[in-house]
Amino acid sequence: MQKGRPREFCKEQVLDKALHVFWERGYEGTSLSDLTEAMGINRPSLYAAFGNKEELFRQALDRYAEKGPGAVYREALAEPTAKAVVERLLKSSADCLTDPANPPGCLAVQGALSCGDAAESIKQELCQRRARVEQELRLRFERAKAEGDLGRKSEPESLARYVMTVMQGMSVQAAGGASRADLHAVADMALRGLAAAES
Amino acid sequence: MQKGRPREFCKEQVLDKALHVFWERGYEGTSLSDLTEAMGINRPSLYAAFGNKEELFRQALDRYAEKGPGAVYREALAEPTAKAVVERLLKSSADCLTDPANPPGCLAVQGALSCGDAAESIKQELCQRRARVEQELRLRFERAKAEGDLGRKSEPESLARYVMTVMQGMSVQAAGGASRADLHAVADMALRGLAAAES
DNA sequence: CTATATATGTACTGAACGGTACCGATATAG
DNA sequence: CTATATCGGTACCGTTCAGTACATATATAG
Repeated sequence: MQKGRPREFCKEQVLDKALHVFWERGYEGTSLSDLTEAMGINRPSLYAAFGNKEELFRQALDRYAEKGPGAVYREALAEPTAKAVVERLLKSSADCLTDPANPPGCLAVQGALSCGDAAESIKQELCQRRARVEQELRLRFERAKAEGDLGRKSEPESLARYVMTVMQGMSVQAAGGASRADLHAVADMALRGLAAAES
Repeated sequence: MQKGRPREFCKEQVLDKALHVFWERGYEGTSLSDLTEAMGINRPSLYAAFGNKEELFRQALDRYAEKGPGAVYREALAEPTAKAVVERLLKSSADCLTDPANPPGCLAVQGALSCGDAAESIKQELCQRRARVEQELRLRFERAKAEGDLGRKSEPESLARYVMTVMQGMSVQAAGGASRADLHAVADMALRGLAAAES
């Protein structure tokens, strides 16, 4: 057992609260007072448990990527065909981005799309995460091409970038108030276009 | 002639400087010190000429919409066919969003995608502007449908939302460092999909 | 000229920011 | 029990924020 006085809150639980605030207001738009209020702990406890605002954001982002929408995206990549991957990806995105339990949109997009100097490294981190997802998608399409699942003329890199672009656009739409049905219509249209272009 | 001491700077010129800063750092990420430094004027001059930070942003946004990328978008709407409109829109977006003379991305997207309470009304304003553009695009497609330029089964509303989604996604891509060629590839893929789905 | 009106520059305001020193409380280790 | 280590709460730190008071400078109106 650990020495000292035990912590009186559940770290994961308050981290989820912090995630929710960052998701809603972005990194710069979130103040420490917003965080402590939502998390139900006071400032020194936050610093003791999570380091500082930036480290807290990174931990919230990790949680977002592991337990949140990131998990859904990993499931999509496991679909057996490229077409199924894209369909699952776009459909799940439409659901995720408009899940009433969460703020609308995607943390990796709206967490710090543009910002002042203080948040620059957070912005970079989010860019890298988005780029990593795009690359994993590209690798998945390259595999599909090698397996004959995608045509010989297909371009995995462009395809991955295109799908990411649609998803990121959907995230902006969601942040702007688009409904779940709206986003599903967008996903359907993108899928129809891809299917038609492929044939 | 006007009484009093004349202003020593060109209002439009320093407004362009402010626009550039807001474009790069977003509304919340931009401080008054950033603004005065870039504009080359001091604080009271800024307040005398533009009101306050929020009004300055709105004036910069108006300028963005009139003289900047907004003008390009209006030209696109004037193309004779729906297909030409979309093509021009996506191609111009690819160019605009990566114009080396400007910060990458779109002010209406990254100006305040998510934010704290203080910037809430700015966020709303940007949402409305994006929605207005989408509606104008929808109206253009409805006209095209009425003219027989678009098929009877086409859905102007979904089409407009889809094109906006791709453009907004391209804006996120640009903010993340995508090159002009990258975005043109995205535009081409979207156009191919639309053409194929239409036929 | 004087009177008036507007612009500029310095230096400031109160509030909010992120972050911390410090002390009392509460656990384990021996 | 005492010693030690961590937690929680108050009250604070220096800095930066958006916004402004005020004195000075420079124009026009008469």
